[in-house]
Amino acid sequence: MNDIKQFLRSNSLRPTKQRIVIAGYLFDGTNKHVTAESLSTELAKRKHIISLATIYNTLHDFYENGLLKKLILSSDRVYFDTNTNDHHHFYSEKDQFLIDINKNIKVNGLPKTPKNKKINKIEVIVHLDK
Amino acid sequence: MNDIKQFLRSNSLRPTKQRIVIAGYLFDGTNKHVTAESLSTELAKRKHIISLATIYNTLHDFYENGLLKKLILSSDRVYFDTNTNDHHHFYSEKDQFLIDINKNIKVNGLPKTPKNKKINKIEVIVHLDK
DNA sequence: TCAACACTTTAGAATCATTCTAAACTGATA
DNA sequence: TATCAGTTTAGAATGATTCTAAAGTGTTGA
Ligand SMILES: [Mn+2]
Ligand SMILES: [Mn+2]
Ligand SMILES: [Zn+2]
Ligand SMILES: [Zn+2]
Repeated sequence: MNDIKQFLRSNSLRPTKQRIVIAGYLFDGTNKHVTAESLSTELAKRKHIISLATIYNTLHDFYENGLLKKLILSSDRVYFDTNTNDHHHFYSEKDQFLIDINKNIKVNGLPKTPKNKKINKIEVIVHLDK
Repeated sequence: MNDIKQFLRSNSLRPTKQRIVIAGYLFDGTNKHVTAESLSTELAKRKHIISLATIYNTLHDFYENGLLKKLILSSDRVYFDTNTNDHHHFYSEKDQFLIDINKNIKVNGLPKTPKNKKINKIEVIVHLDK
C-alpha cells in the first residue's frame, strides 16, 4: 500500500484512493489483459466502485506513463496489458481468448522499411480457432 | 461491367447498381485498404453517391464472401483489404500509413499452440514511426 | 412479358465504447 | 490549515457502426 503510493509517485501520478485501488489490482505481480469494462467489473467484485470515467482516465494515465501497453485486437474494445515487456499474443476473438507469448520470436524476411520511416515495434498476433 | 456482374453473381451476390459501382472501384486490379468512410468519399469524388448504410452492408457482404479481408489496426475504424492473399502490413497510426508486405515472412520460435486450439492465421504488423 | 417475391437500399434512429464538460472533491505544500 | 493544482464524477456528447422498417429492384417461372 505504501509501496503502491511510492510506485505511483515515482511515476508522477498522485496516489489517489482510486489509483491505489486500480494499481493494486493491476500490478499485483500477475500479468493481466483488461478492458475498461472488465476492470470495472473486477473491481466491483472487490467492492471497489470507481466511476467508468475514472477507470478510463486511469488506464490512460498509466498507459501514458508506460505502465501499460495498449492492444488493438477487436474493433469494439481496447485491451490494456500489464506486461510491458516486448511480447506477442495468441488471440481468439470468438473465444475471448488472449494470452501472452513471452518466448523470443524471430520475424524473418521483412522487406526494407519504407523510406523516411523507422520500425517502432513488430507485433505478432497468432489468431486461434477452436 | 458485365465482368463485374458475373463476378458478383459467381459470388452469390445480386449485381445491384450499388454493388457494381463498389466492386468496380475496389476490384480494379490495384490493391486497396479502405474504410467505410474513405470508400464513401472516394465514390463521391466519382459522383457515385451511395448511402453509408449500403457501403457498410456491401463491405460486409464482400467480406462474408471472402472478397475482402478485415484489418483491425486502430480502435476507431475498420479497414477492409482487397488483397486477400496471406500477407502482412507496415502501419503507422499517426501517419495513417498502411501498406502491404507481400514478401514471404517467416515467424520462428512460436511456442506450442494452446490446448484445444488451432492456428487460424499469423498476423505481423510492423508499426512505423517517422 | 411480367407478376410476384425475395433481396437490397436507404433515411433516420439506436447502440455503445469512449471522450468530454464542468462542478465538487482531495492530495500536496507551505 | 488555507490554498490550489490535480482528480473524480455524473451526465452529456461523440462518432463509428448497426438496426429498423419502408420503398425500390433484380430474378424468375408461367
Ligand atoms: Mn466503438
Ligand atoms: Mn468506434
Ligand atoms: Zn500481453
Ligand atoms: Zn493488405
